[in-house]
Amino acid sequence: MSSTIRDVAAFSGVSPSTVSRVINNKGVISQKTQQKIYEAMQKLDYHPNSLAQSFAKGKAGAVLMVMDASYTLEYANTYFLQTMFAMETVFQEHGYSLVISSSREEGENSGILQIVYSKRADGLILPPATVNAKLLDSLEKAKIPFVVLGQPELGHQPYSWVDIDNAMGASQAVDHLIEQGYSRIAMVAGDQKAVFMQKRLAGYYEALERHELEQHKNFVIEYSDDTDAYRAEIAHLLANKRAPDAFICGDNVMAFHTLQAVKASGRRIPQDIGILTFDNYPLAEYTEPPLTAVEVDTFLMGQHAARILMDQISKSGSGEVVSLLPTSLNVRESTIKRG
Amino acid sequence: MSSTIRDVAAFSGVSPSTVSRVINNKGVISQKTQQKIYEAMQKLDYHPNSLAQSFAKGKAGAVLMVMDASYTLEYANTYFLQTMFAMETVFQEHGYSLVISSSREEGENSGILQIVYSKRADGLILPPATVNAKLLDSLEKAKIPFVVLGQPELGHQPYSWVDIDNAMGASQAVDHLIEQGYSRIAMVAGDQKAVFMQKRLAGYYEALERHELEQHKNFVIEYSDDTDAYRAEIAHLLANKRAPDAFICGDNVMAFHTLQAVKASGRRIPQDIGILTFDNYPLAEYTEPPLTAVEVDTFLMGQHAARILMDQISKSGSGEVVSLLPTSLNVRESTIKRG
DNA sequence: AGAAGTTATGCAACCGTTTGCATAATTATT
DNA sequence: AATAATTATGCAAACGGTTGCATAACTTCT
Repeated sequence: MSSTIRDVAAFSGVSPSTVSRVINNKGVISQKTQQKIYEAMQKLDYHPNSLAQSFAKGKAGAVLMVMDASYTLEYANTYFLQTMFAMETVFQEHGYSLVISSSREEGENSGILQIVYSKRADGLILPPATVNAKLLDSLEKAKIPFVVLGQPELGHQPYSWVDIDNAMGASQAVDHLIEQGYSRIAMVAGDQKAVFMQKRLAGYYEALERHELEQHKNFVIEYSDDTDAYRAEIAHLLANKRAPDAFICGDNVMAFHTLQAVKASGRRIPQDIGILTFDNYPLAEYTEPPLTAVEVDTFLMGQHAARILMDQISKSGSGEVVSLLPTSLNVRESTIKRG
Repeated sequence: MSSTIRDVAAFSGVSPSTVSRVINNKGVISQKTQQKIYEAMQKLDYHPNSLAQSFAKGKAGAVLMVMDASYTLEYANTYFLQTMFAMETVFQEHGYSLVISSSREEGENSGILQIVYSKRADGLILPPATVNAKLLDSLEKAKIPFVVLGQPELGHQPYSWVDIDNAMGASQAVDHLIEQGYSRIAMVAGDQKAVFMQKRLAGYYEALERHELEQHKNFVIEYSDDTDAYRAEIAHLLANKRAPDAFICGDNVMAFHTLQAVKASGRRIPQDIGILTFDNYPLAEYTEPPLTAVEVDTFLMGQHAARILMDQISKSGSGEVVSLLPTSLNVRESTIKRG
């Protein structure tokens, strides 16, 4: 068996409490005793049993991160993994470990609740999709702090969340396109049920206004999964005499298909048409030409969320913190009209 | 405070031990008592404190999965995340939770050892890069079972590992190309320091022999990160009168650049030249034309590894299990020479 | 009805740490 | 040198379960 705190105590001729205090840096212990105890720990190859510590302290020493399997396992996961990595780094610095669980059953967060009830986590990182009244209620009762990774719907109950500033991203995108000399900017908007897509569109509108550009209603394009139909739509739009000369696309896949459609119609990118995408997965870098992208700093996002959570755990509670992180533009060939 | 096992015992008029036995399905308990106890648990909203359980049983109830940050955070991570998801599913079924830690410091696995020593995990899932003599030694002493995700070097100490059968993948690839009418098959081999790359090359050779095709030494191409140099090399190769008519590429990035190089040289894909890649990240699907790919069933891999580990944990020890999982071919446009 | 066998429950020690309170040891004060 | 103030340590009871062993409560059998 491995040695316990009592073994160390006996070996160094002190009481277990003293050893405990040394381990936890609590109270005042004389230099001599400390010395003795450290030596004993060395000799006996002692390592605190973290399970026992957690149990005694009533703190799990762990944070649960929930992954929304249906969403996260899509190709979009570069995002999740980097965020996770960033969070793990922060947690580790604070002595917490990171537990992963995936929410499978739609709406029913039984797995999460199980962990909350059984006190296996001191805090939670949640994807927006898992948040519902029942869960919020349980968390409230159990006094478990949590941070949501992604901007929630308007009018949600108050809680902490972190997201990138999608509106700012779109705004930056428009600025850049205009600076490059594009002036008839269209937006492939994606599913407007998702908050982040709404924000992207809103940022686009805001920027147009700021630049005093007219808003053509047919410049906001609804993406369709039916590739052929979508290509036809773009072709039709481009045939128009007042066609757009740039597209901001809501995500990489849309951008890819838009790119194909534009090329198919015979226009050159970036000379005739500029294309710019949100999200910066490898896909964006490897198209022809490579796509300019509104970049999401997933590392920063994870770090931020983790820090907020650590804060709430240590201060046990505290108010709701909301963070919109800045985006940046990764400029590539697809929008370089002028040098 | 939440209720404890003693509260439930008092409420239902039995002893804590009986309640415990009901919770754990241990021993024989009369229908009546069971009934009473279940009701009491309901009424008191009792949930076992999993920390206390773990502590009392001396079992963490958790598995640690280590992510090799330097490697995993590359674009290659679709792999990691799906594997992780698959494993989490298995662990959850067995009542274990999944803890993630990333190995940062090269060679020094202090984080892992910390968790092992402090008894926070009953088993480990490790990337090959973290495995070294010191770690093996510690795990041996602590009697912690582990499974390595990826084939180790030849002559490694015996332990359990899981990987896909990379040689088989290459073999399938050659078969497919030949079936499609390609006959001068080249291989872009990638860094031969990695075992999986060695295997891919070995499978290629094996298949050539099986088909009694000649092995041209200049058909095995060393990939270079210098894009321009690489394109020139491919162009030069293709200019040769005895040029290859198909390329099997060791990974998606190599495949992408090979594709570009071939196109730049004026050859049509798949009519003139076939291109096939290992690994099936989104990148492979979105090239022009889409790439045929040797697919890695990451879900199966995770599931498999997790099951092996669960097995070793429950049987506490057992021998080394080695698994080579079958690959499959995802046929796309880039190799469809005949209908 | 009493013995023997079976089934169901309780007792109490234990898992390894932490921590409030009491007290011993040391140092400062006069 | 005695007393007060301060600093360093020990005691013992938690924390919430689990489990080997003993025993009580039923059944079954003769």
